[in-house]
Amino acid sequence: MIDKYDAVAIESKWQKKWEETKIYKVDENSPKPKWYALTMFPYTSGDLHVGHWFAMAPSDAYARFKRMQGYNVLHPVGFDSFGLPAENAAIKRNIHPRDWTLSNVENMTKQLKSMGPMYDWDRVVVTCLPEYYKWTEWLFLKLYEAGLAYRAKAPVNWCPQCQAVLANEQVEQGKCWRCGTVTTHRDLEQWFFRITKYADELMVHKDIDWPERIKTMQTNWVGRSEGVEVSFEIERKDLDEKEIVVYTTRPDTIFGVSFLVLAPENPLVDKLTTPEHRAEIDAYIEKTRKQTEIDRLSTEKVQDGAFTGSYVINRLTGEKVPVWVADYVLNSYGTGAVMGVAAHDERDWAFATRYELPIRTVITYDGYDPAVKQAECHPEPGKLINSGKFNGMESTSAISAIAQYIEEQGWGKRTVRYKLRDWLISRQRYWGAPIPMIYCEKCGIVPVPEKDLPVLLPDNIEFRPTGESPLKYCEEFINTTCPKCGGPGKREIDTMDTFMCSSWYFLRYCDPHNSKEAFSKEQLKKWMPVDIYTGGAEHAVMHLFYSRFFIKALRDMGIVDYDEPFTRLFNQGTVTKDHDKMSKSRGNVVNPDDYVNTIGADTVRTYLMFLGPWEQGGDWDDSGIYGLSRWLGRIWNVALTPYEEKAVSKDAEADYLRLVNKSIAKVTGDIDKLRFNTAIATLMEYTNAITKIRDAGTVSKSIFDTSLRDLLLMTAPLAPHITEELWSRLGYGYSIHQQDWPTYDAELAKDDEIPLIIQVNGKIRDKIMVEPNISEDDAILAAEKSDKVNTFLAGKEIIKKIYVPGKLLNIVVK
RNA sequence: GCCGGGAUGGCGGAAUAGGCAGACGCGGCGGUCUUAAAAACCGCUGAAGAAAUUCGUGUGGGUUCGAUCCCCUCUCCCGGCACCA
Repeated sequence: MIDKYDAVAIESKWQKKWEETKIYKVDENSPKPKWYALTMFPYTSGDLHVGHWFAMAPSDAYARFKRMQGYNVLHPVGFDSFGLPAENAAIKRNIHPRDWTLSNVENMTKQLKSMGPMYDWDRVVVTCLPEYYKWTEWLFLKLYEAGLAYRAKAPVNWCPQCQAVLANEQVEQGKCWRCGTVTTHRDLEQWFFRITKYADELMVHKDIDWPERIKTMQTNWVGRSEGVEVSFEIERKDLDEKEIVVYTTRPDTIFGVSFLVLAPENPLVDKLTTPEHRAEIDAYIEKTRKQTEIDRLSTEKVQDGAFTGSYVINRLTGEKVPVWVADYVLNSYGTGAVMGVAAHDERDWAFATRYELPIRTVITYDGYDPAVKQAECHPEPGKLINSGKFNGMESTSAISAIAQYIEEQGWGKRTVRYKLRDWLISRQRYWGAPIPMIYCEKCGIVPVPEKDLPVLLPDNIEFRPTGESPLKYCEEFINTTCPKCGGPGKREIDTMDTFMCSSWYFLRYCDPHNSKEAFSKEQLKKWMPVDIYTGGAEHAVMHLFYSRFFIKALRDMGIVDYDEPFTRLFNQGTVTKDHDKMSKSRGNVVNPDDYVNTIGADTVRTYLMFLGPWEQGGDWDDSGIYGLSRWLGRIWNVALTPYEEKAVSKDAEADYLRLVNKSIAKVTGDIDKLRFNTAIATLMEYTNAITKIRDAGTVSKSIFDTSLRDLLLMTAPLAPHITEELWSRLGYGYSIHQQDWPTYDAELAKDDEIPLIIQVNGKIRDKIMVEPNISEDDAILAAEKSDKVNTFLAGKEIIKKIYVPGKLLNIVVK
């Protein structure tokens, strides 16, 4: 009598043994080829939820698979642990953010260990510890030295809830990415990283295997556009400014300009406003200032604006056009001024219609009739009219022709614009890496010398948010001496955006204990770039984008010699409950611990992988999980039941070996493609087959034993505990996780007979067993022997026969 | 509005260089075991039909000997972007 499969007992036993014997310790001197399997590290939010498991369990299985395939695998783990959630939670509970965060690290470590992953726990990286953030500060200094970090006053996104600024990437549809509060703008002096320097390079994803979706999102985020800056002469001569420069991608429509529009924040507005229009303009500006980003960007909103009273001259036509102010023009893009061509631009059309500004057609369109007033906007290309010497030209070619003409006349120049803005990294909060900069009255901004790093976060501090950094009130922190002149200096009080910490953690994983450098060149060379990076898609224009920027910057500093950090990117889907996103407010959060503590981690792991394709995610269903538990139970039973040969036959052995070898090929291919669901389906079929063979006893004991061994080996990456237990009970040496992945014999996998499908007029009428390489003539002969087929051929004329070798024969009749 | 992805049994999903639709699992039904139940195991399970057979991969059309797969149309769902001139 075999004992019952007791997952919980087995799992804790092996987790302990793995830790004691350090079988997952990374060997830096291994001669095997390296494989860097990276999973996005978790934020120290408190508890590990089922979403973490969905991210971690399959990636762990894949790393284990690679290890069994002979790679020296680096599959590290760490904790993203600076940032606002920790600070907010600490305020709520009245404890220090450090204590809160570190207790979460401890708790999450325990939870992660219960999953049975192959992490090397000696290489854990925690971003909020000085041994890590010392090097975050160092990287800031390197970027500063390279001219990629600068301080500037600019209108920045402000979250009133978080009491801190946000980078553009962190504002989603006018709301804070973290708390969903509608953001506002503030003019503040802040630190920026010059990510725009790499705009062109960040747009392209050369030689990397990333999902199309993420690449498109990043490319759109950079938002490159080619256009022309054209100047319009200001009619009034009483101003210092003589012209207004606009940016346009449609110079082909320039003969149709009937007004100009300035953004409300454009400094020219004040100067161009005439006394008669002063009151109206001021009222309009005041109104737009009060608007939130949401209102301003709303597509439902009517286009509104106000007339400045001033005019400019369109140099191409010599015409005088009015200058308006409207908030549909953004000051942060282009020149903060656009030309209004109502006939061929939707927004200009709406604006002109509202204020009854002239509409002039300069491109013909379907149904164009000069005698009839244009009834709707036509932005599509066509032939030019009313455009002087460019009349008759196709608008597509007129774009460059007119651009060239403008350049020749000295009225403007062709230029490239991007939507991408520099990355704002200052945060007015406590729980982040200090920005290692000192302000000296005599010397100005002075970087902290490398030898003085890290600038430590003071412990004893009141960190309630006030809109200013809490560090401002910490005398012992703020007061220092200027490294240059030795006089009194004051430290930078803002801390860095947490995305700064997570933009390089994968480099630290390569050399986590280095106390002399952020990482050694040798270790970086050994492991980087990352072979496969798995995680959620929500970081498309944040973390993934910033990390690419970092690598490009480090490359230009000569620190690394490749262009991209992540060779392959894979985004897993999300796990839902009853097809809803899991959330505390819905009360539908699945706690993995409940299942791990009852039916076991192996079941939870395999269930999550069986749920559906990894990239699609899936719906957690309590009853579905027992299917996996049963499957593991069947493996348990088949492995521990003694095998008896009963009626061994060569035919049965050949059939069985065919199935075994086919299965090995299929499972290997599926796991390699991260298709765990079909890999498990195949292993289930394999299990069913081996169970039947055990009962029938029709193969030799050695064939049975080898097939059982292969089943355990292939299941090992997915369910590491039960397979280790069975491996040990069957008398194989410790550990199954240090074995080679099984190989298959293509000869043995070959079929000796295949079903040939016989169709009549494309409908299946019979299936006959034939040898795999049967000729067309023999196939036809065989088909003619089938009564089923003949029924459908009777009295019909055969028109043609289509034969697909090894698959089917289709007889077309009339 | 624009871009991207998707729609297959009661459910999650298999299967596409165009060639057996529904693998595998869940659920359901029936059975074995049991005093009984649970668990476990075995069998059946797309629809209609007594059967032969017919119908069936969101809608309508097309290409083809043959379409879940390719082309066009429409509907719905999910994700992203959204006044970028």
